[in-house]
Amino acid sequence: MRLLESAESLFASRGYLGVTIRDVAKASRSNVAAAHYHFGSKEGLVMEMLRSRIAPVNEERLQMLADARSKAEGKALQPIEIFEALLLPLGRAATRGEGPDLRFMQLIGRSFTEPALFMETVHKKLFRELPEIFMVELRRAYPESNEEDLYWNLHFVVATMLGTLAQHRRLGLFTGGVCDERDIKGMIRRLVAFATGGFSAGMEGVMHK
Amino acid sequence: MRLLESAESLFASRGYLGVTIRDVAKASRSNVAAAHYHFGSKEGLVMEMLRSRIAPVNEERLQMLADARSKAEGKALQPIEIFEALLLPLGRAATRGEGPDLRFMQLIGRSFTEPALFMETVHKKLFRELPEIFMVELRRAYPESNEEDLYWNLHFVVATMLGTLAQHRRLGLFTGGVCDERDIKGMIRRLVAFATGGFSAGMEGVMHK
DNA sequence: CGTTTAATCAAACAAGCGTTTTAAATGAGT
DNA sequence: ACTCATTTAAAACGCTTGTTTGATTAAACG
Repeated sequence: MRLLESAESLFASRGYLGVTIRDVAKASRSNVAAAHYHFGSKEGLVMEMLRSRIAPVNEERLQMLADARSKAEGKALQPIEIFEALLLPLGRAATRGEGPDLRFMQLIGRSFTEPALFMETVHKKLFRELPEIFMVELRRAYPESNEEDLYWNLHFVVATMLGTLAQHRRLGLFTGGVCDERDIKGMIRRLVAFATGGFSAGMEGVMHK
Repeated sequence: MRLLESAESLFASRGYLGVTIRDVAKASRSNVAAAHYHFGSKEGLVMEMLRSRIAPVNEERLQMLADARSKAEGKALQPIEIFEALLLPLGRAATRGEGPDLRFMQLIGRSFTEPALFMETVHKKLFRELPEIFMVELRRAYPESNEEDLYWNLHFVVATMLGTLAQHRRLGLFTGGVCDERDIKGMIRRLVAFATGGFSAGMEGVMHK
């Protein structure tokens, strides 16, 4: 459906209120009535677009976690394995086509910073079970830690991931061209190292305080 | 000016396009013409509001960096000192009043994720010199590192900070009430530990690859 | 006090918004 | 060839938007 593709591209760069269904219709060489016919409303169009892009990534995250767990044969996972399950599927989704899909990363970041009320509904549907599943693995990896420390630092990991996606388009300007924003694989590799190191430092740093 | 306070509160929670100057006027018990009389346009109002809130934080960041540098007597700063200069002023600005100012943190996060075009202008004005000043200190702290690694990991630190601010309002829901979002001082302390650990792990992790 | 400048307010303006209506085109099954 | 459900297209409908206008009040000053 061409409407969904245009909606993705426009929403990623301009946000929900910054895009009109007339924009989407024009970009997909369609018309405003078609959007309402197929999706019922502007909200319906954006919800379906987000679901179709985000759900596969979350399924792959769960699959990676399941694979690692079955390979670990009952032992606790390494923190880096847990965070790779969170982050690598993002990189794969953004490098599936021929060129790097910077738009996709902007889309994920945007979906978390969008102030529109109905986005809360989208998140409850798409990310309902995910945090708790990751917490199960983190509890096993840090058996003597308390819940609060684990939650705070997982929160920081997620914030790092989302902030990186949201700020990605500024990377070139911010670094004066030193860092290449099209190198998504390199970015994800660095991000895994940063997140794992931050998490472990956060878990240790709090203890002797 | 009551208009600026109402604009801050509304912009923080709804974003630029989500707020009308009629909303701002009504919240400040004023009217739409007054906003145009004093600020020229909706953009002018939001720009002035952002400048008046962000500029003091950046001045304090530079002051903290200068203090640390003069105390170091020519030696390189510790990474944690550099990141404290970046993060502690945020916490102070959000705990100046009696209660924790969650709105202020939302505002900073929002200002970086807002898709409106004129926000680029705001950023160029308010954050022009800041990245390079922090890079100077990081180069001295990691003298044998290359520019690309330093930039990437500073980018992650900034992304962590902004992502944390932007996601802050979800903390309670995300953690099922385990983490207290009103504990800003605790959050900043944890954030410093996470960012410092992530940066150092990122700088090491890349080397033997 | 009188005059000038600054600030406030209600009303109006043109443009753009999401949505609905109505009608025409399309296409598979008989 | 005809039927009927699906899809596309254009136009219109309320409503809200940022901005401007013109008139009225408040403040400042010699």
